[in-house]
Amino acid sequence: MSTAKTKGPGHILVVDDDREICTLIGKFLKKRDYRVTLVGNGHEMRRALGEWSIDLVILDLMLPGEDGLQLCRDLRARSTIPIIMLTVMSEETDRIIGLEMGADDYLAKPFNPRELLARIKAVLRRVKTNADATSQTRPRTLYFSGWRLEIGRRQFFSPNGLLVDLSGGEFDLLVVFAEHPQQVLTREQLLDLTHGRSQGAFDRSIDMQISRLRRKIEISHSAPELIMTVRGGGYSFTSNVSQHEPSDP
Amino acid sequence: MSTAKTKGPGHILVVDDDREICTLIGKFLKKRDYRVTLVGNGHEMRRALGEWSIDLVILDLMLPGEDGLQLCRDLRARSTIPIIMLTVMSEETDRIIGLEMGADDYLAKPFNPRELLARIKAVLRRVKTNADATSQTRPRTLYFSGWRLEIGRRQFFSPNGLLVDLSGGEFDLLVVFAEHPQQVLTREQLLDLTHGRSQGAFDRSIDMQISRLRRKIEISHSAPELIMTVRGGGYSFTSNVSQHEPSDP
DNA sequence: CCGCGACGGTTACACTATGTTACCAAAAAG
DNA sequence: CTTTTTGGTAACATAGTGTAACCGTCGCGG
Repeated sequence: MSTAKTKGPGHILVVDDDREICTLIGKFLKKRDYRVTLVGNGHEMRRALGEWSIDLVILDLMLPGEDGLQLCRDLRARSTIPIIMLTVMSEETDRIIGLEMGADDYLAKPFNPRELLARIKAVLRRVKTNADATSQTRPRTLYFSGWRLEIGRRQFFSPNGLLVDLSGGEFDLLVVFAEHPQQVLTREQLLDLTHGRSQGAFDRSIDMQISRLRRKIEISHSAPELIMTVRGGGYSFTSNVSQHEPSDP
Repeated sequence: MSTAKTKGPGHILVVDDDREICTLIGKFLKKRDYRVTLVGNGHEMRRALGEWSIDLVILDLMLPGEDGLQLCRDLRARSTIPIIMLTVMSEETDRIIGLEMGADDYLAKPFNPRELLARIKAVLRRVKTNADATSQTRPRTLYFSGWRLEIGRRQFFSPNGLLVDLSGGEFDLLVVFAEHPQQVLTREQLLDLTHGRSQGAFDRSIDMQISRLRRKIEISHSAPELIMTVRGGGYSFTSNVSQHEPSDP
């Protein structure tokens, strides 16, 4: 998997086993200031979706040993992320388009990059237009080590039930950690998942946020228990995160 | 202009000066239970749009004496109605520009009717998916954190049942928040949803409205609980909004 | 065991976004 | 037409966040 470090109008995940097409799309979109992540199969796709903040998926229908249609349905079943399918130009195309697999748009290979861009923009435009009314918000609350994190109302409570005063950025960071427990997150991932932005070489802003966050949630100042540093790797949230309130001990 | 009065999956407006193509499309779609209206130029198109409830427009880019691209752009500027363009096979540029102008798909002439049908279905399906979420009728009374917001009557009651005196703009803003709970709304969105206008770069009027609204509905003046600011993002209404009066505590 | 280099934690500071007060113009009320 | 209310702009106060710099610590090789 390769990830380009570009800020811009969105982060696009390209799922295609064809190196050449990947490179082509990647270069083209990067030039247009999109952030691009390239993967070659369904497994990598799922991983990338967990690791990055993806705005749109471009999915090849023909992946070796996999069913693109099924991938698309799975994806749609679990999220509302926009999908553009790449299909082979043939008579089959029409039938595929007719299938209700839930993609937002389709494009036959070989294609003109400008057309891809136009369709990307169109899909993102439609999504944006509908973003207002669409959002069905479930009250998501996460629990860990006695703490309670209410994501929807952006509030965080300590084990003794007191509201903890976190700044917006600190809260976002904590949410990302709680949603990715027990795995190492690089600074770049953290930056992407919190701000949707990519980092320059010497960006230490995440370190600062970590430091400030720790000051407010770590009991022991010298031995962090919730957010552990992984030297050379990033940070890892060590606690067990549950979606339900633990039974009182 | 000729209109076929058939009930069915949708009402399609075909804009093409070529009699033969019109007839072809018309017959084909009518056979599939679509309602079809055929017109030959931009003027008739606008009239038809005013007279009927059109679900989708099929627009020929090559109309005598008119610019199909311009028509497409005008259409898109005024509504979100789905558009499928008909283009000449050789003019790839036109197709792309069309997509950039806001068309939802295109089809090169000459085309296979089945292909047209597939694309019509695909486009309508996309729109329908979106529309479902959009078109729920909004309840006129909302409850949150003990407060009661009667949208129709434009009255707002505090937890102790007293009428709160809000100005018109403050009320509008509160309604927007209550209808989009637990999600971050940018200043631009707020301005658009309240006044239907877009903002200049340094517009702080929303900040003022927020400040004034907070003064009237926030208990703690220093730590807002209902309207939380998201630095760099906008504001978020944190409360759980219910359509029904909560059971008495 | 010591020293070096890289990495990460922290402090200080600059900058930017936001909150708020004061003031004024436009709109509504009378 | 006068009074009142509302909403917007300007200006200042304040909190949040990124950058730079300094230092401590960890790993590693000598």
